[in-house]
Amino acid sequence: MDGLTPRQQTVLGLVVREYVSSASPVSSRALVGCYGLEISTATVRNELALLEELGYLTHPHTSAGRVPTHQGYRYFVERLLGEVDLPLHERRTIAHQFHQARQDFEQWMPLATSVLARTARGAALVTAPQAAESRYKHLQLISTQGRLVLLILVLRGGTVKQQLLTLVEPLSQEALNEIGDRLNQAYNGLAADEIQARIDALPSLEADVAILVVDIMHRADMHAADIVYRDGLSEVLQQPEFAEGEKAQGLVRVMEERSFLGVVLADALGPEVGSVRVLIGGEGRWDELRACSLVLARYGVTGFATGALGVVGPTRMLYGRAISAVRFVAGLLSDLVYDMYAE
Amino acid sequence: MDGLTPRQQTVLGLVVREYVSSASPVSSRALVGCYGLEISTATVRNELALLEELGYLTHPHTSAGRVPTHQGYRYFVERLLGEVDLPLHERRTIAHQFHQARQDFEQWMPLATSVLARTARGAALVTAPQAAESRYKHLQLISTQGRLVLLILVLRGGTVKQQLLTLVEPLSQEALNEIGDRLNQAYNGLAADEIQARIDALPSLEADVAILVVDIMHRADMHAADIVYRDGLSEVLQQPEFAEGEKAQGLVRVMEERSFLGVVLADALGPEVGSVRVLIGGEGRWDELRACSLVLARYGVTGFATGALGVVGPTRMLYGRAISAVRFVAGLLSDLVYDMYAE
DNA sequence: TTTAGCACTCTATCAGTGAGAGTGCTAAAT
DNA sequence: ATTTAGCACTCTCACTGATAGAGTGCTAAA
Repeated sequence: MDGLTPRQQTVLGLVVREYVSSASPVSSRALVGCYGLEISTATVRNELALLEELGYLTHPHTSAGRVPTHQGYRYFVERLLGEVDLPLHERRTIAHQFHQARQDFEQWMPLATSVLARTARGAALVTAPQAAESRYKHLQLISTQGRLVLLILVLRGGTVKQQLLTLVEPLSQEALNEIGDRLNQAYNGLAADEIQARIDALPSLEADVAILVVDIMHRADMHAADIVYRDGLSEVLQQPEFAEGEKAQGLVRVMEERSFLGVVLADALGPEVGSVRVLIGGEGRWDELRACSLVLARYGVTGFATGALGVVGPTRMLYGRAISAVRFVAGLLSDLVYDMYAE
Repeated sequence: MDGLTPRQQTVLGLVVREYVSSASPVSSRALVGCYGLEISTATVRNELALLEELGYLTHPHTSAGRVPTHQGYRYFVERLLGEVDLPLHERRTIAHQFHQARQDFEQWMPLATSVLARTARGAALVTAPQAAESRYKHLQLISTQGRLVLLILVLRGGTVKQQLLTLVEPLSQEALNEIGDRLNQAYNGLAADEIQARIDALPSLEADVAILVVDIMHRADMHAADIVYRDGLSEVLQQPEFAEGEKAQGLVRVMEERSFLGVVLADALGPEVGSVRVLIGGEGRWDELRACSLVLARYGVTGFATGALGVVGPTRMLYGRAISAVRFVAGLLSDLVYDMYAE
């Protein structure tokens, strides 16, 4: 027993479903009429009043229907939704799209974001996978002009970093290749700190490059989560709760501000790949998100590389779809990351 | 003589400036009161009526002040604005930020976008520089696990493309290096078509890789402009013209939709790096942009690599700031591109 | 050509009203 | 003890005048 009778659960569930689909407060009549309940409107009203007293519903005003509270949504998500999944044909379509893009590395994130947005019918956010700890894989120095050199650093897991480098004096491409080869042999598979510890043993030019490499790797460890892919914002703004410019603006600001997203993702998700988390109305911690819900998950392989992804929508969102879409896409991305890291 | 007396020009200029800053229709009194004109409101009214007849101003309704028409803005931008430039201290600050990020290749675009948005007080769009024709610079094959290989292709100008590749049978990293070296020697500096023409001479494995390389280069030529950096959308949505959700949504959709932006940029700018273009109210061609103006420029080095950048705002935007900001940032980016391509 | 003065028009705002929706309560029915 | 019918009550929403204010356009004088 969890405090609600089965009938109360039914009623609460119906209120949530109806409100999600209609976007306007639901009356006792609407519940009985549309869902074929075997009880009268008066009985429903009694239940509604009780659910309101328990904090699951509210009243915009006396003569309006009921609207779920955050607590109501939470109960719905945790106890009434059950295990949901996308219909098979949608899963097939999505899996097919991912399969097609399998080789095309650079398409993964945009694809995942766009698929997530369209499937969950919300604004999608996806961060690039970030290695728990960057490990050196390959370095290439490419002479461009004069003393300017393009440094390409490949990290384990396929992350590629580019940086410009100005030499004290010009070097031939062959000389650059030799430096690259030497560093590649010495550093393959090492972490930034391990490289740092071995810099002393090198001649000065190599050491300069190595210092830069360490620097890049540190930066990669710090800032990978800053790259956030977004899509589907305009769809969410169509929802009536964002009809006023003010509300819309809040949402756009949240979606635009990198730092904020980073904080929320880190805070809500923790470092492990795990199940889907649902944040309703900012959970009291993020005021900017009071009108929004987030469905988040971490994908990847714990301990190797992970990223976060999620869907943003109004609190009145299709939780079932969003949760199953997030879970499904997270699974697909995890597979891709697994392929890249398993070695 | 261009049809307007000096006084009419003054009045039109003041109406535009006042409307841009106040966002509400400008009355004859406001003009005389705030700008110390030496003429009476009645005279101003006569001039306003005339300007309206000529199509530079409109009336929302009888008892409202004047609002510039698209034609009015255009006249303002082309004949009244004169040569504008950012104040020295702002130019210094921006140049400094770019100088700091000089080495950090990956920061260029985000930095340019953010600077542009903040300086021009609008939503900024920047596309990555795209080479007129991709030229092969360096290939690296990196073994990840089993038959899976990460192919890293560096093009002239510093563009890096990644792709996964599944071999028929596993190969050692040394074998992969050899393939890479051979292709690097054979193809350095060639364009996709030239590589295509030389594939026959290769053993099958190399040929497979080369085919993939050609494919990637073709894709790079086609789709580089798809990558659009955005920033500052939320600032624009604060403007009163986007207070209604409907209008805001239109703008967001325009900003989100890649294809649309590509079309507008290509259509409005053409392929050469040149001066700043101002599109007012969609110029009749793009209905979605009726309430917006764009200030656009192409940056880079014509014939080698160019990209586009621009500012989106309401028609009632700070044209002076936007134009000078776009010009200045375009110049800085052009310098960076020049450094990368001069060889 | 410019200006003062005034009538005129249109909007934005406010209070008031009536219809409609939906509840909450009470008393009867099950 | 629970459910239900009936009804009074409350609140919103949409509509209606009415009014004040802003700003113009016109006319006639400077």
